[in-house]
Amino acid sequence: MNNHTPAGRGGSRPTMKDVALRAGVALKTVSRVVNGEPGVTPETTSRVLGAIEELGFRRNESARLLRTGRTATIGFIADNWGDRESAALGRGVEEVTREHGFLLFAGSTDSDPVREEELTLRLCARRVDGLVIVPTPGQHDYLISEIQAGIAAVFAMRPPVHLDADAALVDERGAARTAVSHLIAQGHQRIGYLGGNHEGYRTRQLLAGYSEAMAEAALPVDAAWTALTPQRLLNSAVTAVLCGSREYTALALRTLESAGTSQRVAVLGFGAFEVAEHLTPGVPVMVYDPAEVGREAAEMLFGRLDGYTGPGRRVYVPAALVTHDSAAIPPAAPLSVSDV
Amino acid sequence: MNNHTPAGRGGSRPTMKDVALRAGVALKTVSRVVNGEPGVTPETTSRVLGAIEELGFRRNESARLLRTGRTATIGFIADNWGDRESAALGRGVEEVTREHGFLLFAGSTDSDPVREEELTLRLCARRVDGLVIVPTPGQHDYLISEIQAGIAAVFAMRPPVHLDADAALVDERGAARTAVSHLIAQGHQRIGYLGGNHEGYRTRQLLAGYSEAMAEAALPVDAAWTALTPQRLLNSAVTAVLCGSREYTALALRTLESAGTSQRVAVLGFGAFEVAEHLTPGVPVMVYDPAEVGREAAEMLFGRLDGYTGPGRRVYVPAALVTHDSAAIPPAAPLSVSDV
DNA sequence: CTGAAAGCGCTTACAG
DNA sequence: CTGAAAGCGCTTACAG
Repeated sequence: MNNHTPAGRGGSRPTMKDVALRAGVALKTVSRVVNGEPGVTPETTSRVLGAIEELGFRRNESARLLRTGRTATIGFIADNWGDRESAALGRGVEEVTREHGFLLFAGSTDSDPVREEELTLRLCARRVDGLVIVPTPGQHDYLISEIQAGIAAVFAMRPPVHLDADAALVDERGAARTAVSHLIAQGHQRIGYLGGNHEGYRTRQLLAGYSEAMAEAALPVDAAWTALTPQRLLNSAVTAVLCGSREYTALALRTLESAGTSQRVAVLGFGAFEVAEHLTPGVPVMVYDPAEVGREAAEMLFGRLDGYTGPGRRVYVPAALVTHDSAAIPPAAPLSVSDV
Repeated sequence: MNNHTPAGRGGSRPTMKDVALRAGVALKTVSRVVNGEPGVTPETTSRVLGAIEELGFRRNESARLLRTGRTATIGFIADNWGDRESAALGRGVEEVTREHGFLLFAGSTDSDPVREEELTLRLCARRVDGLVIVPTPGQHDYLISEIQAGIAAVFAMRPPVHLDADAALVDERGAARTAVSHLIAQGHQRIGYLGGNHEGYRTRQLLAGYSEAMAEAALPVDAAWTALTPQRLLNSAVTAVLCGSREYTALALRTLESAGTSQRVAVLGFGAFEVAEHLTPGVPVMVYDPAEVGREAAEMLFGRLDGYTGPGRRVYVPAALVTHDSAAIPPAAPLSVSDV
């Protein structure tokens, strides 16, 4: 790996030195013209400009930045930028990055902590000015020395562990509260939760919101309701279930469908589930904008680069309930749940 | 934009000079140890290693690369990395990039030629070693001088215009031929095409494949069939229609649906359409793997960096027909090829 | 208004 | 085995 020859051919581009030689001026004068610094005769300026044109000179930013001490780059570390959420989040980061005239490095961890550390350290070795990280499960102690060395790091989607840093998150707790309250308003009293393991950040947040909504309505909660599996869902007493992700939403729908229409459990999903609106009846979902999470993360990052040095902050991006039963979106074609 | 202070605080990291001072050796000796060059006493080595440890030194890659002349970076320029296809493509590029120990810059053009040029030039100013570009419509003359200056450029999804460069493409023509032949085999004789404007690269390719398949079956083609609009589709004589994109597939389905079941036109889509398999009846689609396009593009790019200097090449990634009616795909599989 | 020198952090020749 | 010098392409002080 990485044993590529300097340059196929075509090779070296002209440098300021070449331009200076050609224009018959000193290097510094070329620098002045290129940077638009004042105090250069119009004649000299045009002579330099002419040489630049003839030689096809273009300033080497990397060299300039080395002298400057900054790199004007941000690193974005995603789970897997091939998936919808990472991509949208990255897009949000990119927008803010461009507004600030920075360039963006991007990489995926595939949720592997080893790859996260490796990628991060390589980015730090390039001296990126800041990092937006969608953290893998686990700790990030290797980051402490980097942050002390001056690199700004902001977390996205999941908060840092054992570390004081900014984080842009989704308001999962509020979302679950809204979702469960909605189910309660529809008359449900025995409501379940189907999702990932209870140690995960997202499930903890969702369950917190779930509990709040149930308590608010003075409804009792059976421990079994929040420890559902697709299998147990069928034999459960719940009349409605909150699903913790797109995948669990699909799983719940398939499971219920395969059990026949005798099983009537209302499903409410967390996270966009594009098929939801095409089903009959529509499946309500809590949706949020990952790009907004990316934007918020990047804004906090640039806040640090602009001098903010306070303690870690949290920004929560809200999720909204979308009920596809409304006539707002006409179904594209006849569908039955049996197709899920 | 871009008036951020050098470093919040924490500030400067130790350099090789600092390490040399601390270890009581010359700069060059530190360099030898860091690079694992032979000919350093074990004692000296451990003294240097100790200093590195104590100071928390980490080599500045950007500085090293400046001296080296290369940057070990690739730039990826997408339509909009927030969309599914760009994201998957970028993921493919990333995989190959990492295998080669390079880092990846990423940016979106939003299909704006001005932004494409601006982004490209900024990346070139950073002296990236290569570029994978999903080109916006139009020309890319600004690239000629960059390529001559030694930067390798490979196009993805759409070929370059007025430029000799490698390109990784989808075999749209073959896909259309397969699709139309499939419809013909099902008994259709009056087959239409619904897609973008006929000047676009994709539509030209699809129509070429369409024509080949029709000619192969000795079927006549009415010019009106390939100039369909959703509106005209309803009053057309066609019994089947090939749609040029996810969007057109959705449009066709909605249009036919709103017209009621009296209209019976078979729809076959080009491009993954996640809802397709949930419909009754299932909608067959031609799918391809955008990540594979990205991988192929990156492989060609590294081929150039490794010394290949021949003329521009073309690699075509195949598309496969997926008929959701067949039992080939178990219904348990929630979403299709490009992970929806 | 213009330029010669030193330096960013590292590596590449050359000496000892 | 180790080091002093020059240089990558540019900028930052300082002189004239």
